[in-house]
Amino acid sequence: MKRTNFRGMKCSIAQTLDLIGEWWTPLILRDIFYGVRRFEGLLTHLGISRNILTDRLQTLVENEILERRPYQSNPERFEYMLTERGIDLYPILISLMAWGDRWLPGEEGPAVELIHKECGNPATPEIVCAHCRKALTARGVRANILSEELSNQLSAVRAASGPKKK
Amino acid sequence: MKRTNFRGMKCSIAQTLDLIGEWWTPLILRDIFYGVRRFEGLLTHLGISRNILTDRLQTLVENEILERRPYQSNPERFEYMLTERGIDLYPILISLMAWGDRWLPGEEGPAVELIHKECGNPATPEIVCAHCRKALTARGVRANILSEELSNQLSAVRAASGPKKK
DNA sequence: AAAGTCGGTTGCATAAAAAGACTTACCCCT
DNA sequence: AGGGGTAAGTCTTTTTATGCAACCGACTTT
Repeated sequence: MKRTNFRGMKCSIAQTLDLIGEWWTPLILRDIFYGVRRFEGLLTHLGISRNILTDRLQTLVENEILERRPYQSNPERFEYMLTERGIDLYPILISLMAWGDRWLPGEEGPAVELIHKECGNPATPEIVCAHCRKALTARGVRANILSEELSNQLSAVRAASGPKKK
Repeated sequence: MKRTNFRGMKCSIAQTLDLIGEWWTPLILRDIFYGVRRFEGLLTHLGISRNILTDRLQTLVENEILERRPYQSNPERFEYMLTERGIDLYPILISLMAWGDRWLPGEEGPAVELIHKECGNPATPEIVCAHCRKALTARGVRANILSEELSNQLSAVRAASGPKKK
């Protein structure tokens, strides 16, 4: 059947994934961050098939993550640029990269190194609390469930052990 | 045909996505972070179908992101716990959430608020350079391509405008 | 005039997702 | 002893999604 979409879910993670969680999409974005902006460029560098690339670019444009703009006429040719929303996806890609660099080290080490322009050093990304600027880890955070609905669902499902009580 | 896998790509983003980039997988992880650890719990909370859940949990266990461990015998029942590698995926989920909170605000606002235990404040996640602890943005970073192969590919494909030169 | 480039569209074969029925193995209640 | 429930899956069928390759149109280059 049709793949379930996550649009209706009241969860920012789900809704974000609905826009950029399809197969290939994050890699397309990665390449655009690298400066590959044209159809043929993405095609050859990614090794994706043409119809899928067409489809993914279209959804990204529809969702205003990319902007499709002509760079010449006669014949008309287009390139895909990141919008402000798109540029703001960078932390997601960086986090994916950081995890891979840490937990999936190949023989040759990482293929890409990020240099932080401001300080000149190789940048190891770290997530911090914007307020106190200290590390933000799974263990150091308490999730405060604001939606009553979600809260009820979770407590029902978290406690699900043993027979149902009356 | 079979979906292309990203395992062979020399890119940490691609390899990480190969493990956790399938449809549903990040949401499964989200729920496990919320404390939903059992098959039936995930099933009812996510609304995923049983066969897909089985498949995804298996790949996550194979890749040592989750650990499947019995919590009772007679009959044997299992729960899925995050390993150290799994817990370290948290920044990825947080970045997804932060983007959604920022760019896809629903009528009711975010459903979940993160409280940073250390400082007691609602935690807005921010990515910083571990070295100088200042913000790490797409524009503030220079990607240093270490792999010669990748570097050649990119320059070929980035410059792809106009006719090929001899 | 022939060949190449770019940005697609179309058609076909196969793999993956969804829904739901079924299975195994136990527990509780009467 | 029989009926109902729980938990964690497996199996089958139907519908999509993905991949591959061929094709197209409007140009440019050789």
